[in-house]
Amino acid sequence: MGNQQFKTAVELTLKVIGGKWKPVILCHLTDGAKRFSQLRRDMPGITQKMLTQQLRELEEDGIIHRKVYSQVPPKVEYSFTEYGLTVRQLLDEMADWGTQHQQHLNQVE
Amino acid sequence: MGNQQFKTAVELTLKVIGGKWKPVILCHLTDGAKRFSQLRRDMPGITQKMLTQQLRELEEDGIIHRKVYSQVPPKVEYSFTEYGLTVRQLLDEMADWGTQHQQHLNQVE
DNA sequence: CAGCATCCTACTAGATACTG
DNA sequence: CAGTATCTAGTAGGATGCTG
Repeated sequence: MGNQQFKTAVELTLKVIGGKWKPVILCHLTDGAKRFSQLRRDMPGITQKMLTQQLRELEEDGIIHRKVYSQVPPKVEYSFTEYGLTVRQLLDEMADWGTQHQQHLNQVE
Repeated sequence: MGNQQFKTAVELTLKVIGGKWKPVILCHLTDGAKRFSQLRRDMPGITQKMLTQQLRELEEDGIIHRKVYSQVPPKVEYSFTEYGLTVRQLLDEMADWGTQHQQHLNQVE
């Protein structure tokens, strides 16, 4: 415990699915494949730059797949890769803890 | 899925145990209670300001307990609260995923 | 020893304009 | 539609000095 391996493993996980936007993006992709424009509509707070940036990182980490339809106007769809599905379990557990914590906070008040 | 409740729950979780330092601090506290100075030694990269700040936030969120010994020189020990132990499970799972992901990355190379 | 206060920097994120 | 490029603003985090 308290060892280097454990610590860096957690840090790696947070690097891949942590941060301000990635969890939110991944949540919206649990519905299935979505277009870039649809994701923008789903997340009014995010800028197009941030959305692009975060999607690219998730793609590079092998979590999501970017499917480009060669047509005009352009159409790009994002979806979980098979490998990416392994983080959904983790996201669920993080959501569970968050929900319980919210109730915990309500009790304290 | 993709709903507001799920999304905010994950965000709440990351607010409590996410970020650059909190996971690391919590890892080091899995050994048991530790003094402030011990934690500093365990984490050469962290500044005293950051350590104090993050410990305070973890304390406010009920994850850790701050025990002050009224003596000179001062002695302060930090440890998991009973409630805080619920995040250890989650940290373990995050570490598991991170470890698997590391192996996944090695295979790709 | 365990901090607080202050100042400062570097990076993250947002705004805006433009393009295949 | 789905981006890229550039510039700016905000904030997380760091350095330093002081104190009960």
